[in-house]
Amino acid sequence: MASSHDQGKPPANTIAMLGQAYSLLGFRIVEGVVGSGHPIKARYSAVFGQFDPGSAPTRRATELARGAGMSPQAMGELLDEMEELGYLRRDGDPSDRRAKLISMTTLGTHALRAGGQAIGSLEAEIARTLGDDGRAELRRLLELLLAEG
Amino acid sequence: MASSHDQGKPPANTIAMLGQAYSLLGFRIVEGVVGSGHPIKARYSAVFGQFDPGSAPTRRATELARGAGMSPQAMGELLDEMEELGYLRRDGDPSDRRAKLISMTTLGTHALRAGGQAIGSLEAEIARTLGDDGRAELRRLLELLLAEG
DNA sequence: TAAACTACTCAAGTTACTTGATTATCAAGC
DNA sequence: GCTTGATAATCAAGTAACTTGAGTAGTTTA
Repeated sequence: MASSHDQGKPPANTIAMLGQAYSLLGFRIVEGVVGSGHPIKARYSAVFGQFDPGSAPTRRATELARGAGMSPQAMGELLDEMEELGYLRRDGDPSDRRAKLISMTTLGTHALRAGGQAIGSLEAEIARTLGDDGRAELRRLLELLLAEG
Repeated sequence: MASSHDQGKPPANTIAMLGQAYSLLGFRIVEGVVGSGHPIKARYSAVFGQFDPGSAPTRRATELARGAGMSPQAMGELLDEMEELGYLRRDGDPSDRRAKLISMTTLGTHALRAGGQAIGSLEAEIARTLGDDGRAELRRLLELLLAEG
């Protein structure tokens, strides 16, 4: 796997190109959210990414851990940190007293919205660079690749 | 940035799709090389990636560090590990006695070749999934994105 | 209602970095 | 020809983001 700084000169392999593009754009999402006043880290996306507008308002910690592909312990620590910063809240689950329900605070919702905007403007930039059909074609090809995996 | 296990259900954003595709395929390069008997780690690509067939036979450690976007100390440790495994050799640079010249051993060259084959068969698989022009189009779009960054 | 399983948390260990400091060597200026 | 400042590598200590192992509280099952 190529690092974020392999300055590819020769025709790099497709996988390295994917990595470079991801790294480039991924950092800019974080930058965008940080720029709007939220001291987030890249890894918070493991949580924020599971609270898209469409998703359930509360999730269990273990469910979040599974969804992010990490251990419950690692997720617990991540949730500690985000709770400390005021982005989310842990409440006991009345239906199962072992469990805690995680929900976004108002601040968390603001950060989530800032993330959505950062992504939105990067998507617009991609469309400016590739054209609308270029972007659509890119997404179509990536979907095909991901469906295979 | 999405983790390698965010199981995207809804139409994910393009950046997340790039990340998932990269993670999926990147792991398979490592798997391929490991499968041919080399106990490598993903991070070794920071070095191997700078010894493509076309590149100079020896490089300085600091040059490798810069090329990989990491500190000389981190590169030093990585080189220790790869030297220990027999993939590379450090010789004093006769033209500058502060410096050491890094070169691949025979074993290192074998691993490099195994990497090239793993990448080659993944490229072929991509072409099977997307068609030859799909793959070419993907690469063209990625090049455009990277030229912008 | 005991046995097995699950949710979370505490603790310790690992990996892959970082920054800071030290030594050896080189390159310039005077 | 020597000091002064940069550079190559390395030693050491610290940090971020995980991991596995162990323990407690609560739930489900036979």
